Amino acid sequence: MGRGKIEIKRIENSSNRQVTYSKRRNGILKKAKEISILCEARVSVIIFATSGKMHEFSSTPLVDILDQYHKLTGRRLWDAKHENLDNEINRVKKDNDNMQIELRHLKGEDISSLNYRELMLIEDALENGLTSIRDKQNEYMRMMRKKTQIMEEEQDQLNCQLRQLEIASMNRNMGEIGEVFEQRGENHDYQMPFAFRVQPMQPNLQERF
Amino acid sequence: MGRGKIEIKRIENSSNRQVTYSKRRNGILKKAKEISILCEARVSVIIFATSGKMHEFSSTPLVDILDQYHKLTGRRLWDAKHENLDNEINRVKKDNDNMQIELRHLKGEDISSLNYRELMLIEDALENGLTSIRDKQNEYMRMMRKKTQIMEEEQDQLNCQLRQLEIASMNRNMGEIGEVFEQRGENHDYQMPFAFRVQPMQPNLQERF
DNA sequence: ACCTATTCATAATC
DNA sequence: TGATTATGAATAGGT
Repeated sequence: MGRGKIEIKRIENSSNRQVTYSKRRNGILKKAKEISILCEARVSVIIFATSGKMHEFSSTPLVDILDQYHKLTGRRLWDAKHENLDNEINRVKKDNDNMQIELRHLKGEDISSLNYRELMLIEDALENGLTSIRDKQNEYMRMMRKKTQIMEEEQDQLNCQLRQLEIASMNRNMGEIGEVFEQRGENHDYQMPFAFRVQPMQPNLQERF
Repeated sequence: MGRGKIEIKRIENSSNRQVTYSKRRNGILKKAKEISILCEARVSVIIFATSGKMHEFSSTPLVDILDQYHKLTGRRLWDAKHENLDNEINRVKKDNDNMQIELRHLKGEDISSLNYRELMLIEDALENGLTSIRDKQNEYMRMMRKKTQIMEEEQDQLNCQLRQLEIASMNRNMGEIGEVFEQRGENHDYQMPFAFRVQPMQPNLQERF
């Protein structure tokens, strides 16, 4: 039905295929709806395009239809699925057990039954692990030290700037007040009695690791 | 399509309804098959007549289509058992992942993202493990030493017995042959030229560990 | 998305 | 049921 007859085989032209799909899909869904109304049939249609997009029509909830399907066919739709899942669970659980054992061994638990050779393998693994971990820790420490060093330098600089500001401000105040206070020559290192000093909060931070 | 247009509503005449049902049902199944071939769609059609008789078409096994349906919609069509299995598998897989991560960490892998505190915890675990393992190894060594010691003592004893047997046998032979060989007093430590001596196969076994 | 020539599905009838 | 056929529906190809 159309401008020409077509053979029922995969439509090679992708865009034609797409158009035909959408038209025929609507046709089927419409007819499914119609038969369910005209004849009081329970119908379920599920269509997936190759793209993965889905369209469906269900005259009654799909679950009910599948229920009826079960009762009628006796075919256990899920049995195969269940078996697969069971197998997977067993496989994963086995993995789990093995890993658990390995973990316990690495933690020094349940090792009574091990022979000497096995103990040595575990010892090697632990030593390797320790080496890696300590390498990483050392790396951290180096980073920390560098960081604190930079911070200290920055603080020193800030201290220095602050002191200069204090002095400048003091000079200005003295100028305003006149000669109440005697200006002490060119000594800019003069310490204000109430000056705030920026100090590292944790001067020995790098020592704490 | 037909000798006259019909309204889409329940067909009251039961036999008409039955006929229409059968015709349209075939039509739908045919079209479902066609679209699945023409457009590579995955289609499932399930139809129940009011009588309870079922007809279906599935381009691929129904279970697969329902599986896809489940994945896409998240709506559950599964029975309780299936859901339990799904849950269990997820749970077990999660366990698996966690253990895998822990194992990797203990082996010093994938530790770049860890902070210092986490590294320390792992280090502690490794050290504890090593302690346990080495305790066990020491225990083994003690056992080994004790064992070899006992074996040595037994071998000494055997050696001693064997030697006595040799001498006894020699005395007997001499007795038979007459006085060909002069008996050397009471010297039981006399060494037979061809006497077999039992010796530990690995005299220094305890040193090899 | 719309149009239309053509094929197809099917309602009515036997 | 099954076959026939007039008719409406669906749709292939084109725009």
